Amino acid sequence: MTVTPANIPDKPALEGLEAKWEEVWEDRGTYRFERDGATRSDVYSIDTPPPTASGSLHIGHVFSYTHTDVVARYKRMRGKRVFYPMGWDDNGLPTERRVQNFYGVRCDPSLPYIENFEPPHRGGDGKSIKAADQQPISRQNFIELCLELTQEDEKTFEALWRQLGLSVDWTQTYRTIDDNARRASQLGFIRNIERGEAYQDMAPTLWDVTFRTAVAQAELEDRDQPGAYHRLAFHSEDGDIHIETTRPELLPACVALVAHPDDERYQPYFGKTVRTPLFDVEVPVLAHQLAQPDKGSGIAMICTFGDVTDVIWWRELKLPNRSILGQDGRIIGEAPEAITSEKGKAVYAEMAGKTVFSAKKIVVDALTESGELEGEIKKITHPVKFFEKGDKPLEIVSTRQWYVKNGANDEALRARLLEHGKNLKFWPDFMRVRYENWVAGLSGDWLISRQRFFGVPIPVWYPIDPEGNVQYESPILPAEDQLPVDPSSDAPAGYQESQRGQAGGFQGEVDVMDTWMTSSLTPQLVGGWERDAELFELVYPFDVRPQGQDIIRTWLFSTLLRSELEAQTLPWQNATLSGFIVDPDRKKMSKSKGNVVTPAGLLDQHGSDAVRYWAASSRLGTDAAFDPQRPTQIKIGRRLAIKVLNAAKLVLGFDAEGTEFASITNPLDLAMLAELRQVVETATASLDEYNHARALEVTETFFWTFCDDYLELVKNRAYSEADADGRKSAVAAMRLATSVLLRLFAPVIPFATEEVWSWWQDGSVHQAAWPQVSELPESGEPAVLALASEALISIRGAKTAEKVSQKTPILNITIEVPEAQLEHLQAVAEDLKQVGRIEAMALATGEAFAVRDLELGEAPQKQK
RNA sequence: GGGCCAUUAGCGCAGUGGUAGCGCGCUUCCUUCACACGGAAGAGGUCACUGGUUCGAACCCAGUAUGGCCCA
Repeated sequence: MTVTPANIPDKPALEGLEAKWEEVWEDRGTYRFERDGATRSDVYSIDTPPPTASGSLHIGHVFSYTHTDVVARYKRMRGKRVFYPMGWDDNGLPTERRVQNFYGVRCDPSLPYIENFEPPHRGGDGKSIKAADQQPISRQNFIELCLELTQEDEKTFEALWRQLGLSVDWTQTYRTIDDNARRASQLGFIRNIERGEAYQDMAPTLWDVTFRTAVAQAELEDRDQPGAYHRLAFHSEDGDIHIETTRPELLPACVALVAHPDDERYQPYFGKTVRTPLFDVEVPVLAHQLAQPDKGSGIAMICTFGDVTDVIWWRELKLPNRSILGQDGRIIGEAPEAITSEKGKAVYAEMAGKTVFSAKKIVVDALTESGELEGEIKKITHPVKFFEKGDKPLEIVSTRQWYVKNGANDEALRARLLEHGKNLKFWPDFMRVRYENWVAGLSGDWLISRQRFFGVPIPVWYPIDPEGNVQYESPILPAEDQLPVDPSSDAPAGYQESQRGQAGGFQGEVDVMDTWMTSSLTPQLVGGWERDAELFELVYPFDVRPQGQDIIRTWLFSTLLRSELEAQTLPWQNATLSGFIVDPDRKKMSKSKGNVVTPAGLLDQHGSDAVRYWAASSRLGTDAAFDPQRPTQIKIGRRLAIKVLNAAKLVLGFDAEGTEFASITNPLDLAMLAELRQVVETATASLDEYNHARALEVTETFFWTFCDDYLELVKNRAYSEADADGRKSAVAAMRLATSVLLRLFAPVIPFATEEVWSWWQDGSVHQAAWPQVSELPESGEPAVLALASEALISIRGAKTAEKVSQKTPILNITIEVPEAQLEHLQAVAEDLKQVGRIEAMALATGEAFAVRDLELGEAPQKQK
């Protein structure tokens, strides 16, 4: 054992430890992934969730990332080479907005790429720049600006993670919009097409008829518009049903009537059919929760498509598509096949080619004439969806979209996905049900087209035939070595850019992919799939995927799907699900509720170890209540970290000269270490089951007894000059226990443990071996420590009951124990006498533990 | 409406068949040479409810209630 170290501070403190050790770890490469000479079994690989770059981190991130870091640190100490990268999700609308305002630009995918582009602003004043004043630029230029801007955010994030003490290998970072990510996403997608897993289909999309563009949900805004209810008569054998609609012109696109399932007025009609006025088409009467009994007559017509609710009904009730609106906002020439009556065809022929406004007038006139328009037309004002930059109401038209198969329409695939779900270890296990429910309930393939500008471009072009028709059914795919491409500014092989949009030329796909098409590839992305085969072999399938329980159906599922499609394997062996943070009213923390707590201040105020302790004391899958006004658990963590410093200072302050493992002979010392064996065993087993909270709890409980009872009991012996063997035994035992305890605590409070480790050991505690029971003597009898604690507590209690100082001497005392424990009591008698300042102590046997004949001496003089 | 989780001391939580536990807070006391960012002692609970299984239930089963999350 090493001798007494000289570099222990007089007053150990937590302040400054984060900055000090983060720098040392970085310099020494403590958490670097060493791949040279590694085999798969040496490696523990973590598929980290990439936080959104332009968002802000909140306390929930700290919570779940700490859980993962505890695992990483544990596995590292178990001798694994931990592959622990960090990514940034810089895809998405928040980034898009910030880039627009920061640089004064907007993305227009129809524009060509400009080399060395210089944006009109850089920095700006942070205020919104009007759309009209923004310079339109190509998507590739836009992406480059995004990469530039998000770099700053990512530095802030990284600094926070470093302060928190995440043992990430910072040489392994990735960004979901960089070349590598776009290449992997596009490559994966091309392989999906080639294997028939990705396909195109027509589907309803929100559409701005002025700009002739699909509009994403994020770009919508509601505006109050004048409208009018028209009361129309649908015909059935049992009489007419009246509906009220603001869109009578969509009557030829009507596919059903719908009412609320609880609405007694219409229950008799459910399952029956009625005939539409004017067009005489037979449509079913259906029930659905979204029908509003108090709106109009309580029953509505479903048209393809009048609004987003129509789309939901159409999809869920599996109705036919009878769209009549073209992308130019006019009624298409061909009537739906369902319209067969002469009169219906005639009315439709009149509407064909007209605008929505004109078509409405034609239908209303015809209905008035036929008597199927009842009563007065009631003028109303109602909210209508607009494109935020548009000036005409959005229509919903059927457009061509890309889909990826997900098992919804492929039972074999669904079965394989369910099988994977059984083989994946979920921690906690009950989370598996969420996955299974989701897969079992899939009703449609994955729509991956997004009519946004900023994202990974869908990497296809379409040939244009000599007549000028776009040949969507035979897309041109890029060669794999061309990737990443942007079809809106790159020409496909064999074509010139000048042929873009020309007959005999090509048209580039302008849509981008759903961000999950990139996020679902994080194992491939960080693992070096199709980029670094050696690395991929070492880390894939990953050991663990940590994530939130709320995104099992999105992130976990889509990642699992992509791995199944690409490699027919699970992407990881374990999925650890952290709970989320709830406020004191048990409401989930979220931006919209305004109850989000940001972590930077907490880390500064309480210290990273304290915050980590709070996180680590919650089990996986369990929500944690957090009250920023009363951060109780954080304060306890802080207390623990300080206690570790101070206890170690005491232990290391004793002269260890000449002590060794064999010096430990005292029964109390052996008992303490025997107890510690149990702790090591339980903590190790718990961490192997991803139960960091249990490991921490058992370690912490031991540690407090170690400090409050054991150290107090042996302190005097450790100072003793008379009892050399006893002194050596105590010092050696204390040091051994301290070494083990530091290592047990290291994953949770990495800063305080590293600080103490540095006082007397070489290297980093975080690269030290996880403690094993074989390090500790096995001959001890734990009951000795328990009995000593009980006696000590009684002695203290007696003094407290008399309201005197613990320094007060005891002149006489008799301690009674059952016969079997007498030997144990004799073994600790001298330590008890010392700590209790007992002058005369008698030991006796009795039925149970008892203290009697206690006689207190004179309390010492109070000092001023 | 469906699924899942939770309900144990004022608060936050542990405890998966054998005498109800921990921490905070609270009360009282102690400035002891590791620690006042400390220490000691103490009070405090029909384990949500109703049935059932069992020699025995906080724990297993059925149902109810309340809260939360996800999905519809």
